[in-house]
Amino acid sequence: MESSWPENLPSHRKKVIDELLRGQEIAKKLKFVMSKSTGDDGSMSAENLVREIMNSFNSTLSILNGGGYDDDVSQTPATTKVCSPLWDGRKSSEDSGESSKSTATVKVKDRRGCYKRRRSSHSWTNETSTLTDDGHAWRKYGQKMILNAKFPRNYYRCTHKFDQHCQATKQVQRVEEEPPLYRTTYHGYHTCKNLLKASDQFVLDPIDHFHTDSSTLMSFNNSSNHHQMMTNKQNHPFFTTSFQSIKQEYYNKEDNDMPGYDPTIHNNQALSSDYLLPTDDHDRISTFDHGDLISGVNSSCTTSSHSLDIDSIMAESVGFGDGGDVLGFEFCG
DNA sequence: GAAATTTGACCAGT
DNA sequence: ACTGGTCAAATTTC
Repeated sequence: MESSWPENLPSHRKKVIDELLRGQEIAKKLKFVMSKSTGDDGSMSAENLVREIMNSFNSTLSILNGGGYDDDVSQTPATTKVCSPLWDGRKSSEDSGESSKSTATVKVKDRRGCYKRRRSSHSWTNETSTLTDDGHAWRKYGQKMILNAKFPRNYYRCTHKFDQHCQATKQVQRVEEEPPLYRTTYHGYHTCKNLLKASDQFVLDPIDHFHTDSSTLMSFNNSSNHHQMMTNKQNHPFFTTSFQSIKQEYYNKEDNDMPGYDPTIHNNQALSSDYLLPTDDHDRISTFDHGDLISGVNSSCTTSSHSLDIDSIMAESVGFGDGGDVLGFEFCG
C-alpha cells in the first residue's frame, strides 16, 4: 500500500539493487580472501568491518526489495477461515454431524489446506549445534519428512500469530546427527510484543558465544561494537545459539536452496532489515521513510549495527498499535 | 480445561 | 505427479 518507493522508479530501483548486489558480492569475496589469509584471531576486526559492510548491503537491499514486500502475507492468515463458501466454520458442522466418519471426511476435505503457499519471502537460515530458545514463543504446527533428508522438518509459527497477528514462522531441521546440527529457517518477522519472554532474558554475548558451545542464555557484553544495542528484545534468531552460520535469502530461485547453503555470512550477522520491515500490511514502520529511519538510528547510536537498534525500534513501533503517530519512539541514549 | 503437540489430509507450486 | 507448507482434529501435557 504505502510503498516508500514510488512506482515510477523501477529502473532506478533496479540500478540501485544491481549496484548493491555487486558491492555485496565484492564484500563477500573480500571476506573470503581475508578468512584465508589471516588467522582466526587476527581477522576479527577486519571481519567485523566486512560484516558490517555486508550488513549494510543486506539492509539496503531488503529495504529496496521491500517495496513490494509480500513476505508472509502470501500465506493466508488463519483468521480467514473461509475457504469454500460451503464451509461455515467447523463448529456448526461438528454440531450437526457428530454422526459419522464419512461426513467428517467430507468436512475435512472442504476445509484443509486452505492457504496460499508462500512464494517469495525473506528468509534466513541459522545453523546451530543445539536447539535453543531464541526468545520467542513458538508453536509447532507441523512436521514433515523432506526428500533426501534424514530427519523430519519441523514447522513452527509464532504463538502470537492469532492474538497479535504475528506472521513469523520458522522451520527447524536436523541436518546432522553427530555432531548434532540443526538448521533453522526463519520466515517473516515478529510483530508481536512477545511479552512473556522478551522482557527479562536473553542477552547475549556474541563473543562468549563462540567459546561456549551450548549456552542458550547468554549475557550481553557491550564491548562488542556489533551488538551493543541488543537489549530486551533479543529475538534475533541469529543470536541465539552457539556456533551458527546464517544466510539471508532473498528467494531468488537460483540461490535459495539449502544445499547451496552459503556459509559466507557467519555468525551474528544481524540482517537488520529483516526486522525493520513489516511483514504484513500493517504499515507500522512504513509510515517512516526508510532512509530516515536508518540514518537516524545510526547517527544516534554510534555504529552501523542498526540492526539491533532497529530491532528495538521495531519493538517500540509494534507497541504503537493504532498507527498514526509512529514517530514517538526514542533512540537509545 | 487450556495450551501445546502430533499427525494425516489438503492445496499450491513446480 | 511430486513435494513442501499448512491446516485442523485428535491426542497429550501442564
